[in-house]
Amino acid sequence: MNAKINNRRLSPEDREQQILEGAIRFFAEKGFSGQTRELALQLGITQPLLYRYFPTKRSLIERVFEEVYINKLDPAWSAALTDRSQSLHKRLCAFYCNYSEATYRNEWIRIYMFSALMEEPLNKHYIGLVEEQILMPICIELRDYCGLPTKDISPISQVELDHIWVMHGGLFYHAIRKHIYRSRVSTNFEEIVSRAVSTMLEGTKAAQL
Amino acid sequence: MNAKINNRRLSPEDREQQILEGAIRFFAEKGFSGQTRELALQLGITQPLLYRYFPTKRSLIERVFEEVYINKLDPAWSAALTDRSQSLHKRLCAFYCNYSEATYRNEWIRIYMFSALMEEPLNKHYIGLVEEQILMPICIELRDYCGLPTKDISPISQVELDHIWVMHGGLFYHAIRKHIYRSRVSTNFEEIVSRAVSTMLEGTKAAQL
DNA sequence: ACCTTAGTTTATCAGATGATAAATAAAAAC
DNA sequence: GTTTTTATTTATCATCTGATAAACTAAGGT
Repeated sequence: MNAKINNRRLSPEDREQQILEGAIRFFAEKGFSGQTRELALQLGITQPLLYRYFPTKRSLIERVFEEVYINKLDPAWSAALTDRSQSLHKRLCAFYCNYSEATYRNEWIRIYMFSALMEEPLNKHYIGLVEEQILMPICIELRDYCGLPTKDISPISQVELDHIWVMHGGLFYHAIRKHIYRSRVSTNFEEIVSRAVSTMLEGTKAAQL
Repeated sequence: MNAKINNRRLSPEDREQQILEGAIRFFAEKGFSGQTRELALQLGITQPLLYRYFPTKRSLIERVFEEVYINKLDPAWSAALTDRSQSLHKRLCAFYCNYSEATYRNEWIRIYMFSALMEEPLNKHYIGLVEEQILMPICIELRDYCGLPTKDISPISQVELDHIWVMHGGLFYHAIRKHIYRSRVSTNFEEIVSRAVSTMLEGTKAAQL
């Protein structure tokens, strides 16, 4: 990216990109009821120029969703979750460090929550992916870790899934506290992850769940 | 409450209460950018009538905050948390069942999240109460449970607090999934609480955190 | 240098939205 | 039964807001 873009008369590609990036920042802060005039002001352009690049406000919002959500779940991470040559603790820590770096970001978290409150279908779709590609694999590995029967013997139950959701949600909630509540939180997220993973693994085994 | 209120010409007290309750339902659903005309329509009254009872939209929103937030943390619950005549597991389960019944409700959760995204000061205040009246006591009890030094010897650290935040947030996240994401979740929340508490207690002890 | 192209701005519209004032009508007071 | 009071509605305002059209201007081609 250019350090200082001359904001006057950009190429269509650059302008569109600039608007999109500005819109992500803007809507993450104000929510999607934020006004196009204020967005334009923040971008240093006039409001009608937005409409040369995006036919409606809604279409801009949908590009924001695309930009923010697309390709945030790397299939390699789920693959690594099931690689039993590594300890499960190590795999889970590595996963949550990667995952959090991609998604526990100010703009991602806030836009995610705004869109969920608006009942954007995107949210349900994303939750489906998380359960399928992350939580289910973890449940299966946890069964193995605790010496419990495989999913072929008895399928993963809703309660097992929700049990893992507590850890997953607890870590996600750290990002909510940071970026939505804007609370002071531990800067050392890796330590929080390591503790949460250890606790979940040892606790689940010890409590014989 | 009357089962079916005659909506025509109510006493000022009844009308104000009706508007307030309707506003809670309405803003919980649409967020605070929801429009007064739509609220009035939903209440079966005309929009200017709102302004007889609340001078501005903002003042109505502030009444909604009051109504939703006030007196939701019963001091008796925190007191019960430190009653060592009961097992810590039992105390925590009892606490989270009480707490969730008061706060993990559709309107509470959604208004809470909308207000947090708007950076209402209320949110920061509430988080302070939670840390002080709920999480700190739990940290202290957990130290005792794990045979670790009391807070007089070494004060509760941010990492310890964040460790408990993972469980607390994980349970709260269950309500987010239910009321904000509107996902299908376990109906038996008590079981989820019991598992989360057991896992946290046994895991923290076993992992020697 | 001139002309053409196209990125940007100025001016403006139509409908939405918070809020107010006057008119109406139901209940209370007498 | 008439008058007074007041809860409610109708009508309306000013501003905001998404969107459009025309004017302007910087850059590239000739």
